[in-house]
Formats: sequence, C-alpha cells, structure tokens
Amino acid sequence: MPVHNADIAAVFEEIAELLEIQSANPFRIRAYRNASRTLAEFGRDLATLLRKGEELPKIAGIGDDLARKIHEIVETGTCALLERLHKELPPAVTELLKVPGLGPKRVRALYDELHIQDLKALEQAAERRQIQRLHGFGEKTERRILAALRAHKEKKRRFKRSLAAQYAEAIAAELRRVKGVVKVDIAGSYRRCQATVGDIDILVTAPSSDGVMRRFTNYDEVAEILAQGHTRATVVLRSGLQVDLRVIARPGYGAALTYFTGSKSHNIALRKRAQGRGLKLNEYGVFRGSSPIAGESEESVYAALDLPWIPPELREDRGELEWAERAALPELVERSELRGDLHCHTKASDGHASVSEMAVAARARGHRYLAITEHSQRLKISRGLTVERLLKHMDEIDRLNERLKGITLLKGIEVDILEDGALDLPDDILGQLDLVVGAVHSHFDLPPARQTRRLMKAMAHPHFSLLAHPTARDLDKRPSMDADWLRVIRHARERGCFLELNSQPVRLDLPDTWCRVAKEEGVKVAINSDAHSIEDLDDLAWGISEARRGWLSAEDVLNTCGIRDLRRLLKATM
DNA sequence: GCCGTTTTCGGCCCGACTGTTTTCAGTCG
Repeated sequence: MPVHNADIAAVFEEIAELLEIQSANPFRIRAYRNASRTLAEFGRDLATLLRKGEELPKIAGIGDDLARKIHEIVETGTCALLERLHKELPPAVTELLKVPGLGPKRVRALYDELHIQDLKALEQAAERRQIQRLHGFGEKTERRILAALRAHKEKKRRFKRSLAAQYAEAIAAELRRVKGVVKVDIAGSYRRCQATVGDIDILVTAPSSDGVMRRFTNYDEVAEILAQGHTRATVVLRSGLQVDLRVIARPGYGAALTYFTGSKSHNIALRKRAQGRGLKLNEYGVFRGSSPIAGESEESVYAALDLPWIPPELREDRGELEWAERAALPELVERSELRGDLHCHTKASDGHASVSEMAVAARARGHRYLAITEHSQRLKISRGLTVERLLKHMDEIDRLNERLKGITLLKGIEVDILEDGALDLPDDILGQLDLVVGAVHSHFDLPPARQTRRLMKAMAHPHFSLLAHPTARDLDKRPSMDADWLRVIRHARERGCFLELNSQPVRLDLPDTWCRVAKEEGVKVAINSDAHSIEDLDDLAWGISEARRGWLSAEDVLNTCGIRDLRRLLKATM
C-alpha cells in the first residue's frame, strides 16, 4: 500500500493522542502534533522522494528521531512506537478524545476506572449513570457526554463559507444595533476566507458587555446556549452553526482581532516571536512586562513584532512570517484586477440566460471578455452540445461579437474528459475554438495512477487550453480526486496550458494549497465563475478569496491579462 | 521531541469558562 504524507501525518497524530492519554511530556506530544500538521501540508510526496533514493529534505520540526520514524513508516506503513502504544492502550480510545468535554485526563480516567475504550461503551456507561460517580466527573458532565454522542451521530457539519456568510452577517448586523457598540467584526476562519467554516467567531468592541451578551443570547435564531460568561459566549443557531462571541473594550482591539482571526498556529508563531523579543502577546495587546506597547490596531501588533501587516488569508503558519520578515509577501490578487471570465454556460446547455444576456451582464461587471463554454455531448443531463449544435452556437457567437461593444466573446467548450483521457469532441471541431476547457464529470475514483494518466493524456491533446475544476471536489459531498497533482501541475507547465480555479462556492477548485504549488511551478491559474446564470457571475469573489489563500498575485492569474495577451497565451496551447 | 543573534541544556503560547471543587483541574479555542 502506498504511503502518502497524509498517512505519515496520521501515524504521528495518533502517537500524539496516545501519549497525551498517557500524560507523557506535553512538549514531546506537541512535537508529534506539529510534525503531523507540517507533513499533512507538505508539498512533495516524501515516500516518492525516498523511493528515488533522495535525502529527506530539511523540514522545520522534524529532527533526527522523527526523520528516522518517517523512513520507518514509509517502509512498513507503521512504526514501532505506535505498535508499542497500541499494546498499552487500545487504539479505539483516541476516538473518545473527539467527544467535546473529554480530554486526555478524562479519557484516561474512563479507561482506568470503567474500562471504556470506544464510543459505544461510553454511551452505555453514561446511560447507566456510571460516569457521574467518577472523581472529577459529575451529573452535568455525564449529560453533556450523552448529548455530544447524539450530536456526533448526526455528524457536525461544516458550512460552505457562502452559506455561513448569510447567518454570520445577519447576526453581526443585529449586534451592530446594540447601543454603545463601537465595532463588530467576524473573525476566525471566516475572515481568513476558508472554503468551509466549522463555526463563526464574532468580535464586538463595546465599553460594556451586558447589552451585547443579552442581545446575542436572545437572538431569535439561537437554539442553544453552550456557554456564557462576562466576555465570551457560545451559542448554536437553529441551522446548526455554532457562533462564538467575544466582547472587548476599545484599547486592545487590534490585538483581539488578530487573536480571534487566528489561525491557531499563526497565533502560536506570533506569540513565540513576541517571546523571542522579550514581549508577551495575548488578546489584549503586546506587553513589555506589564505595560502595553501595542494592540490598538492589527498593524501595531505586527509592527511591534517587526513585521508588516499580514493579510488574514495568509495566516495559516505556512511560512508567512518568514516571508513577511523579508518583506517578500505577494501582492495578493484582487477582484478588480480580473479582466474577464473564461468559463460560463448559457441556455444552449444548462445555463439560464441567453448568450447576449450573459455578455451584457459580464460587461456591466467590468469584464472585457467572456468565454462561452457549454457542456459537450456526453453530458446529456446538462444538454451537452453535439458537433452540429456547437457549430450553430459558434455562428451565433460570431454574429453577436460583430454588434457587441465593449466586450469580446470567446468561443469555447467545456469538453468532457472521458475515462481514458480522450476528449468528448473531434479534433477538427476543437481546433476551431478560441479555447478548450477540459473537465472531469465522471469516474472520480479511479486509482490515483490511472487518474493521473487520464488527466495528463487529456492535457497533452494539441487543442487543450485549461483544466476546469481540476480536483472535482464538492465541498458538500465529494473529496478531491486522488491523483499526483504535482505531476499534473508540472505537466501543465510543460504543455503551456492552464489550471482553473472554479469560483462556485461548493467547488473552490483548484484548492488553495495547490494554487500555491501552481504559482511556484510557474503555471497560471484562471479564476472563473462557471456561471450558469447572470447572478453566478458574481461568484468570482469566492474564487478570488481562495486564490488569495493560495498566495496568488495578479501576474499568476491568466484572466488578469488583456484580450491580446490572453489570445497569445491561448494560441500557444493550441 | 525539537531547537539555538541569550542557550547543545533548558526552555517550549495564553487566557476564559465550566464543573466539581472548596481553591482549581480540565478543556477549549
């Protein structure tokens, strides 16, 4: 079985959890946890590297011991330490840690006292009222465990950012109306523009917290109040979305916003940096001893640590502090820099507007060009175009271009990439188009090697321009396809073709981490709406957010070019 | 277990809230 970085990361995470339950040295635990996280996001596949006989690259947080264990895991799929821990503690106990309210200490107590080692045994013990009798537990804790187990069965869902926005903005607006409130910000992963969010963090600046707390907990969408204190409260809305509120006084606003924007690991990195300068950073400010030296704005916080302000989208502890220190952070792409859109549909296939309606709407949004890219014949459910219908459609676009002012329509197609990597229309037809957008709509779960070959074969086609929604992920129901994405990206560079970042809120595909790899590999990314209606043209905003999270600048984005440069770049692919 | 313009040893991020306590440990973000 091939071992991926994610598998190595999983072994380290499990070791961390088991050590935690054993009350091992917390810093040793942290070392495994940090390593797990680093590896999960590491760009190059370590197993492949080692198999080629290459040295393990120097990775921060991986020392001699963990490097040895990586070798071991790559070779055997597991490691001796994990096996030993499994002998001391049943593997399933780690799932108990996922129950809210249960940490390592309580899991240990449950195992030692009641021999509970999985969720089922936990539920039975709670139902029999055995848990409340344990030292350090009580009736309330037991009830909470039962409730959490029930919620677990329903599975806590993550919300697409576009959906969370509707709930979050409404509650923020409500809090802005409370008397005395100075400022309301939505922080957390929402502000960092993550594709999905697990909960919402709202930060309120107000001289007194009472009115805000009252309005928050009485908000009519609140289904349950999980916690409520003087400065913090947590509720669950009827939609299932959890919302955390923090109220702070004015002076430390910037420090609080930084703190509650996260990410957690970015915060930790910042605090370490503060510490290295003899300072202390917390949500109230930057302190030398007990005197505050910064915190009124985010800029002041970063400046106190000798850093420029870092855009929220980059705050993931993916090297942004080092790049900021060298003043080398990218100038992130903005919506206003897009000159056009290279993927949309009309009534001719499964869209809702006519070609001319889409053109006029795109022009009104400042676009200088719009590629019309209907589905191809195989996708019958979307009324994909046959050769005959496509030829007719191309005529219509030509005629429209003659009378349209201020925008150019490009003739394209979203052609299906078939299971074997062939394209769903004949070469001579594809050759008559301005661009060929290839897309996978079937066979998402081929073995990775076959999936990779399929994509590379499609991209090698002489008329191929752009790979649409490359990983085919659906944030509500389907993970990214398994393929060797680094190879696919490098193949795009060799072929001179491009990758799409599809802006539909449910896709946001190419995902941020691969955007960054594409940038590093010199492959331009097209940020497209894949609009099926006029309103969908505005989805580009979501795509821009994902692109910014992927460190993309205007120069890394294909459709920031003017039409002449765009045609030249597309020509090179044909 | 990692790491070093204070250190190869001795550090390693910080505070609020809850429940079970009777002054605080455990958990969470």
